[in-house]
Amino acid sequence: MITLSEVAKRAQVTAATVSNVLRNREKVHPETAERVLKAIAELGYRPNLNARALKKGRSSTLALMLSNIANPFYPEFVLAAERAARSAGHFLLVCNTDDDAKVGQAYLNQIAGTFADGVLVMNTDIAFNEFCTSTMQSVPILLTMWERPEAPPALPCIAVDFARAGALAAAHLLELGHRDIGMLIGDGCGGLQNARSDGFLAVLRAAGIETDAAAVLQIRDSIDAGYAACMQLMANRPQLTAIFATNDLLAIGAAQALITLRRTVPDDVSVIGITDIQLAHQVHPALTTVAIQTAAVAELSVDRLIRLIQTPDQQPSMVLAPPPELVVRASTGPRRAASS
Amino acid sequence: MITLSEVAKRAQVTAATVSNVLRNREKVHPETAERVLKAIAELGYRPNLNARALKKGRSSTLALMLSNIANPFYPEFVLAAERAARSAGHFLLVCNTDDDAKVGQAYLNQIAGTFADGVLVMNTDIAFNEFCTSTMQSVPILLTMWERPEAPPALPCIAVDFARAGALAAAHLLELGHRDIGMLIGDGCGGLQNARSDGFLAVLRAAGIETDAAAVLQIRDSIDAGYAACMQLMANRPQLTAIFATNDLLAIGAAQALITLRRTVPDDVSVIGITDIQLAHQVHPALTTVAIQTAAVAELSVDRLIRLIQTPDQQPSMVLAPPPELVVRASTGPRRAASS
DNA sequence: CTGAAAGCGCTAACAT
DNA sequence: ATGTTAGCGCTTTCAG
Repeated sequence: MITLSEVAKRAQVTAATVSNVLRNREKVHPETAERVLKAIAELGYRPNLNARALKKGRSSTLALMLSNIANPFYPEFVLAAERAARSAGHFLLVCNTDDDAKVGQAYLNQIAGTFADGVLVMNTDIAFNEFCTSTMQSVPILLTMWERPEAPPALPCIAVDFARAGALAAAHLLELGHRDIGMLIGDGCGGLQNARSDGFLAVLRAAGIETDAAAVLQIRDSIDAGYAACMQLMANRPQLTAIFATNDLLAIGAAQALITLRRTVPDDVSVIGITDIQLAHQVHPALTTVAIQTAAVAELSVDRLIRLIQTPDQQPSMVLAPPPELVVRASTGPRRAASS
Repeated sequence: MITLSEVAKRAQVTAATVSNVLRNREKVHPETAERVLKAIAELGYRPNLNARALKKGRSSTLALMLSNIANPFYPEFVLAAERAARSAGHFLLVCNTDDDAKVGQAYLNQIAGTFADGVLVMNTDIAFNEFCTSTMQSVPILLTMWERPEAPPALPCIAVDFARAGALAAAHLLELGHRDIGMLIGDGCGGLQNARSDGFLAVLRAAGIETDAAAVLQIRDSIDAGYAACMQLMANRPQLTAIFATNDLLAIGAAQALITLRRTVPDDVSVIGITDIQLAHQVHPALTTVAIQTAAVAELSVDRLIRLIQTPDQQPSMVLAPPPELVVRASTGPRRAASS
């Protein structure tokens, strides 16, 4: 490994001067700088980031903790977060907790304050949140994708108004004339996605529609689960003309179940989800959904975390992400007079 | 931040002893050790990994460079790689190059040898490979998912026999009686997926079947592109009874196009892909595909990279991953006598 | 404008 | 069994 002082020797200066050249051309004589640059190039020198991090007390690395990157939602977030981090001069360390709070704690213990200058935590359960709170003193932690803006956590966070997302979905279905609506509730990654379903149900109730328990299923977060649950729903309640799912994976599974059942989407049954993952528009029929603008949330989160690193220790404050927006595609349509 | 010497002071020993306690209980008196452990707990001490890395010259971090994590194939690889790395005591730094060799080079320049002890590189183009070769001297680099076992690169690599995967797909379709077969070739991430298509075509040719150019489309890697291309294919050649795609994303898009065209899969047209991404079995009809055993390849890659770090500088050697395997699901079936 | 020197927190000889 | 010492490669005053 080539070190600073080897470069210095070759350029006939000291390490300090080389270090200066590396990020402060002001104080160095152009001619000297050129000599140094030449030596750097010739030797193929690359700074040792560990030494730099040790000296400066900052590593220019952000950590992102998520439960399972195999869920298609996360890669989209990661992509955007990584771009944002990179363009701000930071690396992004992706930490999979495998849905295991123990793994999450171990990660946090190891990286917090040394490998990572700050940590972004998504979708955790409460036990883990408490743990975060205790380690927050040594390193900034930002919760992101917080689903309950009305109940801010004890940490800084970026909240998304998922209740509103549910409400938008409900309004859309109501407007299309649907009244018999089935509901699929996913299990997020630390509790059911109840903010979404509550928002949805509130609108229905305001319109005088009661949804009985038989039309509601709580399931794991996956296309498979959505498929199976939709099968069950349609068996229980063949008269349903629409299905609302708390996320797109479930909705996609539901749509496929309907196709298997020879029910046309959306002519026989409409389907709507939440999130707007990439798959949503790639599937046929393309999924109507409520977009929560993942990339924007990711960027906001990274920005805010970096700011937290620079000026830490304020009150735990919550920032609301841009509001969810309805994206109408091909999976929803008007209720037909006589269905199936 | 709590340091070793603060712990030492509280436990009335020196930093060296604390350091010993931290990973070598042999040499230290149990009573002392207990005192140290107590101090560590009370102070909430956590070792500074940068200091450790600087001292030891190793950071216990692996980097994984990939083109775009939004492609569903990558998260599955990442998940497995991260688990393997973690269980071997390493972190995994995921680096998105955004399909841009420049970004890849910048990453490599920064992290190689300091933040990462070794680098896993997937699916790169040749220009980047050359760059890797030059930086390989300072840090072990392992190419993974190499598609051409018959042409080993100048770096250590894990190769997957994709030609064989194509051949298996061809054999399967032939066995089902298909002769009019369309082909969708994706663009990997640095060149077309030709190993796959070559393996496929070789088997067809050996069976006396010529595939003419009109039945072959070269496209970008996505469900959308597969959908559009399949539409075009069926317009050109309505008599096709099967479609082979060089990856599952394309195949899934193709299947959806067929459904849109009111062609039943697999009764009218069979569809087969390569890879066996999670989506393949979640989609309906479930996709027949040739599994390349992503998780196994990821684990193998991590193992081999770690070994390379421990004993570097051998000849660039190639390791062949476990062979691809046909996974028959619902999207392929026998050719019907009279098709559409 | 450049050099000398100290030290970030940790580890690993080598002493005791 | 524990302490002493000397850096790892870099940044950063402070002198010159």
